Amino acid sequence: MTAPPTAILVRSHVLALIRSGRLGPGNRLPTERVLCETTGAPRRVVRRALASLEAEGLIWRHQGKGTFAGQPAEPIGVLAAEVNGPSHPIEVMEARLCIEPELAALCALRCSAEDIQRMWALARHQYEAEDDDVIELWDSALHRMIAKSARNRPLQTAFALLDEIRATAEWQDLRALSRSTRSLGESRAQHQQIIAAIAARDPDGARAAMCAHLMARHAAMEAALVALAGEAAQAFRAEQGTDDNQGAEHA
Amino acid sequence: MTAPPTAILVRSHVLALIRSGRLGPGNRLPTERVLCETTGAPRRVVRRALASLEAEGLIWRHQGKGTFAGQPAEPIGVLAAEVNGPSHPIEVMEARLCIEPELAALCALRCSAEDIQRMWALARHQYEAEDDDVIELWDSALHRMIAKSARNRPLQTAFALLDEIRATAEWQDLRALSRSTRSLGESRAQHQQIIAAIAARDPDGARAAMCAHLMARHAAMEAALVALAGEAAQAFRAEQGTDDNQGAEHA
DNA sequence: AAGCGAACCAATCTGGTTTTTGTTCACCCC
DNA sequence: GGGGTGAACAAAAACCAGATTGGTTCGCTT
Repeated sequence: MTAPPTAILVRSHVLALIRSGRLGPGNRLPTERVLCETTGAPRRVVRRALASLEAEGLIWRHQGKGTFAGQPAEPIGVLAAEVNGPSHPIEVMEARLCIEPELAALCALRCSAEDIQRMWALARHQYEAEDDDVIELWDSALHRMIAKSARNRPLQTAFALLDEIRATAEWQDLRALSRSTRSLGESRAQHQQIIAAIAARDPDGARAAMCAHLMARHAAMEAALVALAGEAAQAFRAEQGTDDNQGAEHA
Repeated sequence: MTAPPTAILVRSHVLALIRSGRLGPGNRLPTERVLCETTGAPRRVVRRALASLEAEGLIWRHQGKGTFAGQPAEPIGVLAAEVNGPSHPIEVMEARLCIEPELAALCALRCSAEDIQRMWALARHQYEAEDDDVIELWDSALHRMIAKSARNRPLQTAFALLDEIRATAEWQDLRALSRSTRSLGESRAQHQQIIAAIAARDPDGARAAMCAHLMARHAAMEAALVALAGEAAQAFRAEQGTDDNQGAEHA
């Protein structure tokens, strides 16, 4: 790297790390000191680059903890996830299909003007992103934004629970699988519909749009699941039942 | 203490500690070894006394942690406490209206025959009860049964959260108030409709019936709330603002 | 004046140690 | 032999000191 250690360079370096590093949104990035060493930039420049990334919502930092990809996990969500324990992807999808449309409707009724502005900003960021992982990032950020703007604590807690489950590791590859079965543009158009309905203060429209969006993803996920089940069956046939079958009962 | 160090003595000693020791239910009692020293009893006796107290629900113990007065704090309880504080009764009702109809629909799809039998039994118990409080008890038991039979963990957790909130003290009088504004028979008829739809494996019917049921209670609760607000206004006018108003801001 | 390096601060994590309840064992008295 | 007794051991949680990490400030250089 003979180029001057400008903030742009550090930024792209970190972005590359995020992208290549299997960004399970809770993924931890190298420390600032390490970034200084690897990029050759002074810490001030590194910090500036990280600050801009944080402002854009791509990463978050916490003193003594580290720098992480994605959005910080709400304590209420992890607590709820602990209470809930493990659950099947289909169950989670059903629950989302139950809760998020209502959240969208409430959001249309109650969100502020600046909430709507932020939603449009999130949608625009998603539009500008190229990488699939980054798109997922903006997607979940938008859903979280809608949930927050609905101003209903119990439902938001339920959403945080689902969001936390979805952030788990085993969901990452599942989403990666389901991504291949859907068109990337479709999701974006649906998002725009949702935000448009919210901005028009149309709760029924927002509910319907969110419902359609989730149903599409639900279908994609189910397709991915059967594909995965097929793989598992193949593996099972290959190994001929040498291990326990606790994870695949009557699937 | 010239009396023999029997379990009774230790028991009364601990009880005195609990009573005099300002037992904020999470209060911590002395360790077993300390109790041995102070009472002169062998550890075995102390443990037996503590075990009986624990069996009676007066205390609870945990390895490595200690012995505490009252009941252990369930995670779902602390979650509910976290959510309950800042959330308005209307919000909780909205959340129920979002989640429980879907639970009823899923229940209609998935519950077993014996689940249905148990629901009918619960409804019959509610029919046979005379006291209003007992009726409420059977009511919540039925709702819990439906939630459990829906076989969807995240939604069931969300329901448990709402149920826990509803069990809080401030909800008790609110329900007592709202009870006067509705007819007791109405709720029973609605319950029968719900169970009938579930028994008929009719998810849409179950969803609609549950929705109607909750809407009726929602209306009763709103009426109770305005009545309560009126009382609060009266009280406020009577006292002319001598105390803090933290509990009634812009109601 | 702006950038840089270093040191320092505060919050967190990490590893080992201690405390506390739970369990087991050999022993003693009736 | 049955039941009680004391001690030691096991397991889980709390506790504490040191290292780690993001956040901040201070001189210094260009």
